[in-house]
Amino acid sequence: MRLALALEQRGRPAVVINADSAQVYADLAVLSARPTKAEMHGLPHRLFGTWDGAAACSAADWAAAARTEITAAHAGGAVPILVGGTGLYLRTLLDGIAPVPAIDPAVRQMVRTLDIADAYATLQTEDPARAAVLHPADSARIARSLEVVRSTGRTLADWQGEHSGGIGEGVELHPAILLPDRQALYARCDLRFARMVESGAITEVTALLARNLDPALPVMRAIGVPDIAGYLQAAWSLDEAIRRGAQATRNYAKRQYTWFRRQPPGAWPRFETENFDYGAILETILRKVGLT
RNA sequence: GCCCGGGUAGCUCAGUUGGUAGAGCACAUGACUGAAAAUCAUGGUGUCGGCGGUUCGAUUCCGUCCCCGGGCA
Repeated sequence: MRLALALEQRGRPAVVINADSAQVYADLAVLSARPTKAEMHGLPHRLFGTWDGAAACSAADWAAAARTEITAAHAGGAVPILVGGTGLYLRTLLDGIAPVPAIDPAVRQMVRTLDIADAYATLQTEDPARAAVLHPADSARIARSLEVVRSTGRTLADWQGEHSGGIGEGVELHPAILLPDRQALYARCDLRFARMVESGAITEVTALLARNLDPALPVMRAIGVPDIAGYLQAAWSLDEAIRRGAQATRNYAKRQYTWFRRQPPGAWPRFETENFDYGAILETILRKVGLT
């Protein structure tokens, strides 16, 4: 955001593009910490709250939409600024992904009703190589592998031999990874969740529950949703809901930390700071873009 | 003061017919190719409340003291 403003001040229009897998959903404004109208400062923001919670936005769905937005920004002479924390989304955008066609909904449905042991056993017969690589408890990857062989007749590893759709080669990239002090980060997680509850998270979850969506959908599993839902359904107290939500936020922060520290190319600059020195980070990026 | 229950990992607890202990969570580290705020893996947690006694050996049995909860006076 501050980068976008800084660019504007220097005569370079900017477009802020969301790269966060929860901020894409219309149903999650408070709980995904989506920027408010005021926080957008009148600058163009894309892919924030674009998907309805009844749909699941996949990494490839997002990457395709982001590609369109980036092309449009470039066409308009603007600098696209990708913000947010979903590593897989960014990787898909830059490196592309295996061109697996859409999965037959019936297959998807069926695969996901199997219990984990049955699903794993089935995978062992239908795609033994993949089963051998996966841990028998890794429900998400087992389900994905199974739905791919069943629906396409080809194994996931087979598909993954190809990549398509990446734009990494064709763009000038100025990445910045923030790695704040762990204790400070956790303290902010606690504060962040408490503030969400104070500013409408409960109302948001109430509305979401009223939609009676499939509990397996991403919106229903977003941090804070199950925690506050438990409170609304009288399974636990509000204090307990806040405790759980804050804890889930911390656990997630740690996973993000590991992903961004280790997955992106070593050349991407990491900013390990005790205090977020946004000024210094901005300076670095602006210098690289040649605007200082 | 008396009676009962309890004191074991950061937290909640299990357990040891006497051979110095283990689960979940937290925490740490890591994996990650189409629901990724998802999913999963690995790892150490320690005066077993204190002090004495019995014993080759006590966290376990005995005594005593301390602390917490409940009850009775």
